[in-house]
Amino acid sequence: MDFRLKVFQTVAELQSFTKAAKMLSLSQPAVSKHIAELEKKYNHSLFIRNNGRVQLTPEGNYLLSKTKQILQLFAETEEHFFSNQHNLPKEICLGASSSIAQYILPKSLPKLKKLYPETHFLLKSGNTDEIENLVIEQKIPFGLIEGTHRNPSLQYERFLKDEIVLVCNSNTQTNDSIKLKTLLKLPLVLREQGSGTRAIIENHLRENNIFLKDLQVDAVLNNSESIKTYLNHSDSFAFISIHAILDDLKGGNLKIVDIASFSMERYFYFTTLKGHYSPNYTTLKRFFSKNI
Amino acid sequence: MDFRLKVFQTVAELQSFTKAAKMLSLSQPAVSKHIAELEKKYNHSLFIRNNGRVQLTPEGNYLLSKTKQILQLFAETEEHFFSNQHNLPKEICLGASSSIAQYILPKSLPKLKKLYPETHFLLKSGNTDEIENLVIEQKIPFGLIEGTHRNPSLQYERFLKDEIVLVCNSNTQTNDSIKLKTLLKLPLVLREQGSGTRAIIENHLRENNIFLKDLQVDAVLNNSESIKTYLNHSDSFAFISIHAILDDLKGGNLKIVDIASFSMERYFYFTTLKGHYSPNYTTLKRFFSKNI
DNA sequence: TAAAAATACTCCATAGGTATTTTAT
DNA sequence: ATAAAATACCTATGGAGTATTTTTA
Repeated sequence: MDFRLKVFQTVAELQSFTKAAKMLSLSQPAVSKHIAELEKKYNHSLFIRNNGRVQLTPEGNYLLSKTKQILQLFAETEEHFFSNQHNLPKEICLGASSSIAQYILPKSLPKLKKLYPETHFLLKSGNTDEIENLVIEQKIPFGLIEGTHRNPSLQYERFLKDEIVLVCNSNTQTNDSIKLKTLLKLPLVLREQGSGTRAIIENHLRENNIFLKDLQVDAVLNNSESIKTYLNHSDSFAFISIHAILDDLKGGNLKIVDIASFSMERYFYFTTLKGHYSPNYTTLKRFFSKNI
Repeated sequence: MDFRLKVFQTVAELQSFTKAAKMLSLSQPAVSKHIAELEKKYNHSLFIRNNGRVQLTPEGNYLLSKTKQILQLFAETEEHFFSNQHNLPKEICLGASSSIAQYILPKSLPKLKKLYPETHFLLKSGNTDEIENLVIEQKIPFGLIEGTHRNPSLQYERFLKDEIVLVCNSNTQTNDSIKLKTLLKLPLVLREQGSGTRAIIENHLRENNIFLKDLQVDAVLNNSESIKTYLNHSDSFAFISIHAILDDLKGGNLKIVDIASFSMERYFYFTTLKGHYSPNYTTLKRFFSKNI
């Protein structure tokens, strides 16, 4: 039941059964069934499924609020049993690449601080390369990065699935779904070179014989927040992590534009020096795996 | 998961796997497995199982507090979806036999009032016979009674399992488990004639060729609270609903004395006039089935 | 030695999968 | 026409049972 609610929450946030399925590493029918079971159990429709997007009904909204409270209690419970409460040092330095530092960590850091009130958390952010270097230089005990296994002196462990989606502001004139070739004609905003997000985009496009130099790049900005602001004031498009725009989807500022037969999935990883498994690492890895 | 927590809560309250199994209409191994799964999941012992009783560990206590919060949220959610919020009249008169009126209803009436703030709830209590008569005379829409199907003009529906147990104050000198014959030598306190509880006791003892007139009856009191008070100030014993002593078990005032090869189970019932299924009845029946 | 809890097994419901159809844009 | 959601159907795990053993008072 708690997992079923997790599925429900994910669908509600992503406004899509398929995206939720990917995020949770389930099949789409499995997600459909979870929602159907909830609707049967509570005898109410939770989503309206007609206008292209999947949207919460008022009853769905009510269930979402309860769901958040329930899952919060489950998370606290888990945390209680697995945290040794006192085994974190006075100061812990967390390193995270920029998307994670901006959109993933801020949501769970308050919980972490509540659990370890004695510990001071210092958050360093940078692009993936920079964070990996800090780990190698042992400036930070581990890093949270996007992108994938590249450095032979580091080990990597998945902790969260992500998807890079094409977005624009919700007033921008466009089809809900476009062909990949259409991309060449759209005004785009990109992240700077060295960014993990940019690398993923570059790779996926190259596999489809599209190269960054062929795109109409209006601007290159070095963080997602800048990109979002830019989008809100222009008719440009941008590739951006779905985690970065969850709130904007709900708020209705931005919208996702699907691209036919094209999707860019990736994982976020923990990375440490090879063979380094400190208790702090284990504790924090478990915390972040459960509380995001 | 929610049901597993329900099982855990029941075991914690009854301090017994076997009693919890009976209460939940499960087998004892099923209960064992639920607890074992929780202990595995959270990687801590939840109960100490050596001193005759089953007692919560500190970790178990923590889980119990979280469990109560979680189950409360689930109950609220259920209630939201099934109550039509406005379909109860200004005033509803509830009739319940005394054990139920004293120990079961007070725990959930506040919730009920919160859900239907516009409705005034009037609680009438009496012994089972009196409540049944009120239903027949249509003074109350339905009754909550102990005992079982007797009146041909009424229909009955189970809503809660109960067990009558032998108790004494925790300082009284006695074995944790006695033989049925020993009962004849113990000083006892009984409920008055006409009480549902007394009838059940009489029946079960008769099946074992023991009759009330053979017992050493110190006193006859007309409600459970009086009996508990009496027990606290004497070395007498009494048969009493397990629901009536949950708090005293936790508080350590009273203790249960098992009787070898002897147990008295019963159900609490909703009763209405035959064929009477009003929406109010349905709403309240569902509420009480879920919120106790 | 007896009752409670744990263990060993069997069975079935349900959560999960893949393949396919339906629906909606 | 295409992608998302629903449906159909199959499989496997886990929750429930009964029978039995182990433990402990």
